[in-house]
Amino acid sequence: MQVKIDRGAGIAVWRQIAEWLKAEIAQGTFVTGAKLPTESDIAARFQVNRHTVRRAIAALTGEGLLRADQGRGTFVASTPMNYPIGARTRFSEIVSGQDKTPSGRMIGTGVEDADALIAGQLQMQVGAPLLRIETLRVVDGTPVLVGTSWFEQARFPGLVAAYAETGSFTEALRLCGVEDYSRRETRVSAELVDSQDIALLEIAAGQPVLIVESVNVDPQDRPVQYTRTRMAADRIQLVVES
Amino acid sequence: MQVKIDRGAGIAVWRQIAEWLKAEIAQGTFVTGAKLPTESDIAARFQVNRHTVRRAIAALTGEGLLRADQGRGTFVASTPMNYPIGARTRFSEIVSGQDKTPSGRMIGTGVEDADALIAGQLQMQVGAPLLRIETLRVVDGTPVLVGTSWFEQARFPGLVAAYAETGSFTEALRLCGVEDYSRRETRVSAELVDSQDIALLEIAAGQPVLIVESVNVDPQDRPVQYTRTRMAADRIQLVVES
DNA sequence: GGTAATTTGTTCGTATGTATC
DNA sequence: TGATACATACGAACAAATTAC
Repeated sequence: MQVKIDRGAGIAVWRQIAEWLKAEIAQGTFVTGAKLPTESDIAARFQVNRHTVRRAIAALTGEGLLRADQGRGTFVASTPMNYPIGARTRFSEIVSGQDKTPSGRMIGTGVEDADALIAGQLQMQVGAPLLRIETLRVVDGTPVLVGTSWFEQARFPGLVAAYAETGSFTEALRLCGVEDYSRRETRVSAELVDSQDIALLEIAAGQPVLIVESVNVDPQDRPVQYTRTRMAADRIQLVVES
Repeated sequence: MQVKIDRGAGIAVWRQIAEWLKAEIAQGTFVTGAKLPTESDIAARFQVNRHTVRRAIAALTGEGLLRADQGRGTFVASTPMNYPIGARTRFSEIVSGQDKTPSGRMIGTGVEDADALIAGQLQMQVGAPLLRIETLRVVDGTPVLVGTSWFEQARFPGLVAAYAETGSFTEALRLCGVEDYSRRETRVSAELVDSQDIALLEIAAGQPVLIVESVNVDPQDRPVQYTRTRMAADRIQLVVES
């Protein structure tokens, strides 16, 4: 691709090279795991010093896009996974559809009283008992999201056991009499990762996470599940089709 | 609302109070600008020491949700604004629909050559000239998002002038012959705010921003506009209906 | 298995452009 | 205008890790 470096144009040379690299990766020239040209080759290609290339690579390493191994080379660390959001958002289907291997495990359950926020979302009484299930979702061995889901306990007494057995909310809810469900509303925000999720998601303190809150409803449009998901922002990209 | 404090349950009391406050604000009990009960009243309500309440308020102040003024009281600083995402996403319509006052200003324009990423999104040749327009959008006096939009220059030579005059992409594109447009795809991720946007969005370094990338298409489904928006994560919440 | 070649990492120094007071 | 600080860019040499032969 023909890209020239604009000197004295108000944009630092190292930044222009970083942008070029980013565009090449986004365009698919370098896929996840691919080895980049050596620093010297890139420097020769743009007729700049190797330090300048190193600065560009350092910037993208900081973003988690590249990984440089001494003696081996520089590699594309992670093209963020696309995560479409729609009425039929199902983690395992999304991941399998992108030639990746999904897995997950339940990391905790509990019973608690509904606060105003969750009671409103699930259309139940404040203070009524709730089931809480926390799950960690992993793609190709890398943790990508942690989800906390709440259900009305009175309606799904056997849900925790069913989920523990099947490992799938879709299956567990079917065993509890919910034939199908769909996503009604999704709210997206961003926060800094908290200390618990640092360990679970294996990301550094001070990095951002996407917060996705959603409500699933049964075919009668009755709320079934309220979920708050924290996603490693450097490993996932939400896609909203419209 | 009946909420009890669970002592010795692994969750610090101050955190439980902070969560309660957050839920009340999210639920709408306290709207933006509302004065909270005094620290003493909250302390009495939960039968905890005032220091415990202060710790909860300090945590939410750090998140930018509350603002405590000595001698006056504690106030809700910012209920995050809802920002629906769909085919007809228009900033001013969204803001006006929530009883808030939108404004904005153009903070820069330029001409640059299309890199691989943007050329692909706009279906044009790499290296062809692009118009770039940067805008700052403000709600009730508070900056909420910065957007950078790119257009094919050959197709819309008079766009910058039209936008400067009308202050609206919808109007400016109409003057350039695009009767209507709709949003085709929206990609959402999160990053840490960069040094430029710190000043524009008036947020602290190290805070997260939502990155929203979108493509607008004309009625013939031809790409017209590619936009990359950075939103202050503590002031906005994306809502995806499905 | 040993050695040379390759590639990234580190540390000097020098020069220039830019922003601020 | 000058002084100062800081970021940017280049150059040379060497260290450390990995790979290839």
